[in-house]
Amino acid sequence: MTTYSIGKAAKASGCKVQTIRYYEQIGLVPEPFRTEGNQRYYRQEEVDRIGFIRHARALGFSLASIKEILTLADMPDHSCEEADAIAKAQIASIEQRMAQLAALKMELTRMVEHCGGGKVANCRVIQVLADHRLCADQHHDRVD
Amino acid sequence: MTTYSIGKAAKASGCKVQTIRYYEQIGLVPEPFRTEGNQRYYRQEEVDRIGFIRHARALGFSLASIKEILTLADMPDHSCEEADAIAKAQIASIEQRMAQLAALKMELTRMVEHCGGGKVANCRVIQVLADHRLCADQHHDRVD
DNA sequence: TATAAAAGCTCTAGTAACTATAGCTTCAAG
DNA sequence: CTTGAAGCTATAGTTACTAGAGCTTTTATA
Repeated sequence: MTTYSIGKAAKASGCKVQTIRYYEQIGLVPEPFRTEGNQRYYRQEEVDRIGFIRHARALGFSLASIKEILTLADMPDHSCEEADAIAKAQIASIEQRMAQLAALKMELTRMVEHCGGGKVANCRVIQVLADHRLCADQHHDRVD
Repeated sequence: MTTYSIGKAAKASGCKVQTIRYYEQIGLVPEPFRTEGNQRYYRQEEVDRIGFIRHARALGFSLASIKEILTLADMPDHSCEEADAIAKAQIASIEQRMAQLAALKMELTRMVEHCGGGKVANCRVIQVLADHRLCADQHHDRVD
């Protein structure tokens, strides 16, 4: 049976060493076994769990959602509706972000296209940023 | 000449009161005048500056970029190349984020479409998240 | 087997960009 | 003149890590 030092586990899962320790700290991965010298070692199962987290993060899930899904995953007889709902919510928020980004890109592009490369006093980029009314789409809400 | 209390300035600019105070704290807006009772008051000029920041944030600029642009904007004879470059970099990063989101959405959609609504043990959502190899696109890099 | 480098350990603080709270003071309306 | 809204400061919390200091353990090589 293979075991992994934290460094090996990091390489195998794609997470950084500190990130794994952080996940342990916040209770997302259980405390692993330790060697006599107090160093962590992981079994395949745990490395997989870390990889799961890594993958879900790459898909844009929050650690809170991941925690929910992991809790569900520990109950194999449970209906998977909730996991499905979490994933669907994720899709919806991605769609929203995409639409916002598309609008922002349009405004920025218009802004840059009109910059003649002159002096700051006449700079279109700065003018547009200074006057919200010059922009076509209203974006009153936050974007991150 | 109109002046604004911080609350009025917040309403006029679209920023929250605490956010304005925060911007002052980090040196993005200058310390305003105070009334005898030690309350901040702003002139139109300052409210405009806050509005500029708000608008640029809504367009996805970081506070660091905004600081650069504001510094530039204070030098009207300066060439506007740098402002242009900052805006172009912003467009490039938006394009990148959009491409990533599109890929993520595809994977999530595939994941959800195959969820038959059964038990967690067979849940496609969880399976896909658990096994990175099941996904079509390799996303080894971070997305936020 | 000795030693040195690499990897690991804990604890703390820093990052971005706010947001929220507590406990107080000032202002504006009736 | 009183009361309630708005303002003040200072501090801590948020998310998801990342980086550093100052140690100890492991591993590889001579």
